[in-house]
Amino acid sequence: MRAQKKSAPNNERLAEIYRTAAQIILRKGYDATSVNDIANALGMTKAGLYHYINGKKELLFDIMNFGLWELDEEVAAPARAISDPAARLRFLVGAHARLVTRGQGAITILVDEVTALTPAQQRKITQRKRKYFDFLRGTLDELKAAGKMQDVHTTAAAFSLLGMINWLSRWFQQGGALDEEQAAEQIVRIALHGLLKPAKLKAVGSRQTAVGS
Amino acid sequence: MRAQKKSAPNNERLAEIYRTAAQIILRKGYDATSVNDIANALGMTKAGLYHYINGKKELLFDIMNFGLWELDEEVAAPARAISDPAARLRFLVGAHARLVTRGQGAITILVDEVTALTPAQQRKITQRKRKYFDFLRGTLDELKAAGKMQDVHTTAAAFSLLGMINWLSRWFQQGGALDEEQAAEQIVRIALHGLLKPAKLKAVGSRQTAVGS
DNA sequence: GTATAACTACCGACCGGCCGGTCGGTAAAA
DNA sequence: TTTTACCGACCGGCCGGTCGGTAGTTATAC
Repeated sequence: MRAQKKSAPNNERLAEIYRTAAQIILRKGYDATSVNDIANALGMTKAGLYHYINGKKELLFDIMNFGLWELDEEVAAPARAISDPAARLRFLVGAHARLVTRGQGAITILVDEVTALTPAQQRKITQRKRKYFDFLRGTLDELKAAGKMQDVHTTAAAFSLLGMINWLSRWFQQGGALDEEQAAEQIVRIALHGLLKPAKLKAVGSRQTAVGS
Repeated sequence: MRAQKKSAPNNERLAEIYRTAAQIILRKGYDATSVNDIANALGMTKAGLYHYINGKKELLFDIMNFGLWELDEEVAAPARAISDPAARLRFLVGAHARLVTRGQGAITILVDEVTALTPAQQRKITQRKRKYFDFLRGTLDELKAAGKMQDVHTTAAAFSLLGMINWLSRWFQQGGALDEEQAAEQIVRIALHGLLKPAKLKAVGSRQTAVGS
């Protein structure tokens, strides 16, 4: 049997289809996006597009898996190699945020549309998301065990992290006051140190450089 | 003999329609929700529902305005009465988060679906959202001017706050490990103090002043 | 006190249109 | 000759929305 689904030779065009579809769906939402919309954006007809895909749901499913694969490749996998939990957390947040601001990887956000999938597809996606979430929370647990964390619930903290990061896709825009790197750095700072200066303490040694405002 | 039910004038029923519709739309998304879905959930037919509403879009618009009104009543208005910016920020975050966890107010999240509206409606909603956002960021600006804030961009910070709070609706569930109040308190802590303990210094006495309400 | 007009709260049946999806091609490349 | 990459035409179904009712509840008129 030949690999029919995994990695086909017509990879190039298929990847372009995923990327284009992801952008449109990200902007308009899955249900509001018709297969025609996607086909037109690619300069083809709906029937032509169906040469590549097996259905609207399956397209969404594939895109989500692609997004999660990207997340694993660029964020989770490198993070696993970092043994210090504080450094790992910093990397996780920064790299994930960068993946979102860099736009292309905004695909990850599509994970929101999980309800549009069949139950079986939903289960698979949820499982993969869960694995990433557990990794993130595990890092927080390590930090807590080492006495390096504030007194907060690690599950709530992990979700809050994801909330901040995922929300980036709604407000970040190319050419705005912050570039991709700066925006990601802001998220890291807010997540790790919060908004307020620690109680009565002043300057802990080195002043950080401002980004703006 | 079962006139137990109060005669519901127009407003009562309309409010019920808004509440029911909001819950369904929140769960399934605007486009995936048909007018029939909403009507059935209310125990009527689509034609019957159209006796109360002028169209699907207008229903969404009304619900959004209701959500924003709630946000203003329960969060922004009381916050305006707090002069100390740190106390005000703490209240804003906590009250807004509580509005989300208490579920009913989750309506606010519908603001996401803004793209489904007509341009004119969109403008109005965006304007109201903008007003709230400016108030939030303004509080951060005050804090910064007073030297009480970490070195972060206030716009990015305000959006991150909203991200954390709005994300609550996706993971918080009644009967989970955290109750409504606890979840909101976690958000406040993470937002204000971050995840990591401040650098190398510890214990500055036990100043855990609980400002605000 | 009753006739009746006016109004409220719905419903069944229906409409045009777009949706996801199919099918039988075709034209060029391999 | 087969395969690849597409297209035009078409389909059943559900969508938002309309319309002409109707049963029940007041409001008014005598």
